[in-house]
Amino acid sequence: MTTAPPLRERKKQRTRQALIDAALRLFGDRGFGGVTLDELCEEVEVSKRTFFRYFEGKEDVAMAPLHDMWRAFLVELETIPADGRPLLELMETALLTALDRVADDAWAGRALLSYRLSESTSSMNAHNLHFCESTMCSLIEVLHRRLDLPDDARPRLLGDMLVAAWRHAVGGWAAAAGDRPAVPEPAVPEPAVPELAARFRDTVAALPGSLTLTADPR
Amino acid sequence: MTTAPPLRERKKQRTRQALIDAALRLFGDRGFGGVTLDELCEEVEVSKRTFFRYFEGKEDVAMAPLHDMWRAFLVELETIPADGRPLLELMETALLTALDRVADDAWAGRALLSYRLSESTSSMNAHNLHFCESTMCSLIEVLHRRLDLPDDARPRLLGDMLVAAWRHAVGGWAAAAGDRPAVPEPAVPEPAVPELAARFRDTVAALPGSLTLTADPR
DNA sequence: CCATTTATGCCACTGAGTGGCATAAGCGTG
DNA sequence: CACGCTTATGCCACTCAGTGGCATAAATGG
Repeated sequence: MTTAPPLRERKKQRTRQALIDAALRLFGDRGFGGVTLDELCEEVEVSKRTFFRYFEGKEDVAMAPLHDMWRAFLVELETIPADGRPLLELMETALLTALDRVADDAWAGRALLSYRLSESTSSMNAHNLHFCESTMCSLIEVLHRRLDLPDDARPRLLGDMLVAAWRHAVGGWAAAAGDRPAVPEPAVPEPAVPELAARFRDTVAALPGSLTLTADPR
Repeated sequence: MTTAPPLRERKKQRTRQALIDAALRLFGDRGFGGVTLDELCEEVEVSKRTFFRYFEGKEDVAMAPLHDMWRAFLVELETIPADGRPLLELMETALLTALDRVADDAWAGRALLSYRLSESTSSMNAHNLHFCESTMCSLIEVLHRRLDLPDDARPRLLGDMLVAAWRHAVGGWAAAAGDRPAVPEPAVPEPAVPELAARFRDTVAALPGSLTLTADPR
């Protein structure tokens, strides 16, 4: 057990989290464009100026769950044992570990809301993609620092594939979660994290097959 | 030879192109954030209201060259012969053909400026990625219409790989073009389109190898 | 030449995002 | 506990992207 963090720090994290929760709730109810920052700040009783000290823009606040996951992924990458096994497997493991660390039930709910918003709001989707790419750059940097990588396009392409697989997995996961309200059991209200992990694993496994895919005309 | 398009249509295309050229020039000189829309519109002698009838936002106007290329790609996809050859090869060919159709020397210059801007301006990069993704959705739609595709993740993943390869090729092309000013010959002022095509071909060829990539610790 | 359609201009407005500066809330010291 | 010191916050005014409404001008078709 670590010693309690400074009082001030806790307050910061509390307002930060309050802003995230309020944003996901309000955006979910009235849509991203249907809520002004002034309203959001009013809700949390914080000035707009303060909002921008916590987040870079209106989009950022609603993407926090995904951001946290990727941040954990980069941390994981620093310490994961890097013997000579395939890079794809290495990255896959790191992401699954990060997911396991950061994702509890509350996270799953937030992540679902976040993804839904990024689907329905093009500016959020754009920011989301941009964030994935910048994370990917950090990923390449970490790999180059820890490993003896070839200096060509392949590591970067591999990173793009990982992101593609992740995004596709989240998409399928969120879509499946949407078909839930018909289920009578109240015990399974939200999609579980393991389900997302399984989807991601499957999607990564499908990567090689997609390269050689053929199809006949109708 | 097609009959001359209506007079009015020509005027529209002229103002549109004028806006694009002025935007690339001004943004290139003073940076994306250093130019207001009012200034840009003043330059072309057009009202801001009119600007927004041609483009969806400030970012759009500077991404026109890349947009044109992808639009041509989608057109090409509709008519390209689709026998049972690998989808990746199909898409690669369609993109190379589209590039060949749309890209002359003037295009190369504009595309270079456009890419530089998207590198230095995060909001442009975000919009660029978003546009690539939405193009990808259209791509999948076209393929499903013309071909008997499996209904799983693979076509989509393949599309993401194509985009990744394209983006990486453009990045390398633009970087190589930046190292030109030292060359004495004035006959090669701008990077040629064939060079970009070759880079794209190479990057696509590197896709399978990236999946099986391994690396040892330093 | 006239009527219809379509592009443009003008004006006022909302809302995101920023800079500057004053104030208050933690925090370490005596 | 009282004192400065640091750091977070609030408030205000401002710029600029983007939108809606309505009047005007220009092309088109007869």
